[in-house]
Amino acid sequence: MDLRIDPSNSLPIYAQVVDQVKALVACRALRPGDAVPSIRDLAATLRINRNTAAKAYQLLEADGVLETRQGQGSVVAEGGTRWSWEERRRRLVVSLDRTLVEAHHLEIPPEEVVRLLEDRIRITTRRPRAGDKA
Amino acid sequence: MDLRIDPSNSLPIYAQVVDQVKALVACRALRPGDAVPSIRDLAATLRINRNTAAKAYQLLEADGVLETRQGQGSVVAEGGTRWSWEERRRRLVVSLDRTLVEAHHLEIPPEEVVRLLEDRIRITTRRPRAGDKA
Amino acid sequence: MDLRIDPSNSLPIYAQVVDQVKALVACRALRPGDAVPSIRDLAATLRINRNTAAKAYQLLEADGVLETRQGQGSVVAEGGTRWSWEERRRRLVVSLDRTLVEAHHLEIPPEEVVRLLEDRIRITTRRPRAGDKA
Amino acid sequence: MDLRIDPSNSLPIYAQVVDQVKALVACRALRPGDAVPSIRDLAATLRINRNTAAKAYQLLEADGVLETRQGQGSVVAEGGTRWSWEERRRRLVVSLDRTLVEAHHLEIPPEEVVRLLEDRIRITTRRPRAGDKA
DNA sequence: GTGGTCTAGACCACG
DNA sequence: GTGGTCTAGACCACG
Repeated sequence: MDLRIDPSNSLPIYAQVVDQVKALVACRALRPGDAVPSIRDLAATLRINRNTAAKAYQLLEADGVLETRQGQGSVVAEGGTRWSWEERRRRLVVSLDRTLVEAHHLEIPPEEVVRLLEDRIRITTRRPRAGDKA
Repeated sequence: MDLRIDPSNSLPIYAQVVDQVKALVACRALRPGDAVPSIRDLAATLRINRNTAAKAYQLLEADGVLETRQGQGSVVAEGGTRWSWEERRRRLVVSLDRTLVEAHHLEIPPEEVVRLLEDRIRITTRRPRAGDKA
Repeated sequence: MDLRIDPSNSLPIYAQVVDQVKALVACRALRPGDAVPSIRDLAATLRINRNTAAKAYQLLEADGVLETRQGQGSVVAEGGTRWSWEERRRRLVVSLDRTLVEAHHLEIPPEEVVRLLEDRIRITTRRPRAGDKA
Repeated sequence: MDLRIDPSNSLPIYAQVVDQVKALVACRALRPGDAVPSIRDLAATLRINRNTAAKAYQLLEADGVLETRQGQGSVVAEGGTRWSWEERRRRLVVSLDRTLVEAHHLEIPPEEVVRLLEDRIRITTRRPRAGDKA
């Protein structure tokens, strides 16, 4: 699992880990059932404190992204969101609105935002091949 | 300028001000050249610390959203983004990718994300009419 | 806020705090909007580490029981659960089944469990009086 | 004896075994005098560590659920709780109160809790018939 | 080996 | 003043 901590990033270290793991899961570089490094290994690799690594994993578990098994490390969880459809929609709309505000300040017109979104979908959800799990 | 501070929001107050001013500019409730309240007035209206209001304005200026003319208060800056098209595109893609990662974890399929984005564009870019509150 | 840590309890300290605060909210000894002690105060009073107290408050916030405001301590949150009705029902059934298993081992018949439950409801949801918020 | 270990459950394996055996006894799928597998067999079947299985049986014995006769394996103990009525009532009330606290936070009203409890009693105390799997 | 808890103590952001 | 982050390091539970 290839993570990079940027100490100049104002985002806390544990949040950088959380975001990057979520991104790896979202782009299917990590799939349900895949093992992730132990907290100790991750901490050593990233040269961060064990507690910081543990906090990231705990948040990922609370978010349903990882599952931790009895002294056997963590794996990527199966899906199955715990939120109502309304709640999920509400959360995504917050994210979309934030993006639209940014687009306006970047002077990128709405149609172009839609076009770029479709681009990114095409790029990030790349074709599963034979043998890949859907 | 109608801003609302949510004390239970984990986002710092100054950042809430920044985001909301940007949103008002983005939805054209505030337009280039429009005056915004003085730091002192804003602090009094929102009942926040004057330093907090000052920090927000300072960030908005750094972002090119406001312009402060010595002793004459601040106004919404003319557009004229300072970044290249490539840089602007790059920044929006970061935001879109973040949204797509979230959509994946919320188990909202890409087509639905596009549909919701188009919804939000329709809703948020509706031209404010005379009498509308900012 | 009167909490008691039992060092001989196998439940971690932070979880004892969480449970007791939840109980105080459930029996309306703490109501939405009420302030709770600062993390530093709580830690000093209970003679536990600040980090341990912070962890308890963070979990309570994640659970929607507390809201933390900008450097101004925490207050009891307004209601508004974030889970679907199915999820909420599922969680309560887990708790009820656990109770029924325990009742069986205590050789307390089901009808008596229902009777005791009704007793506890009567005792713990004591009459709101005029002026009390519903 | 049909037990299922869920490795993603945060409850330790030995506790899962304890809870499930208690549940089987509670729903009368296991009755006083019934033999349970040896520690060695249980460990092999569930593919868990032999020490883990031993710890579960030891706790079940301490709780008066199993009885081990030297060299003859373990059987489900006769009822005959060792506690006074007051003590047994006190323990169940702890469990009921915990459930009521949870119901409050799930915003499930007390009457609904009673209704759900009655449902669960109806469902869980249905007498197992010949041919039913334990 | 694995993760979880707790402490002591530093330092920072916010207001 | 408030809470949040991070480290170093100890000790424990689980298997």
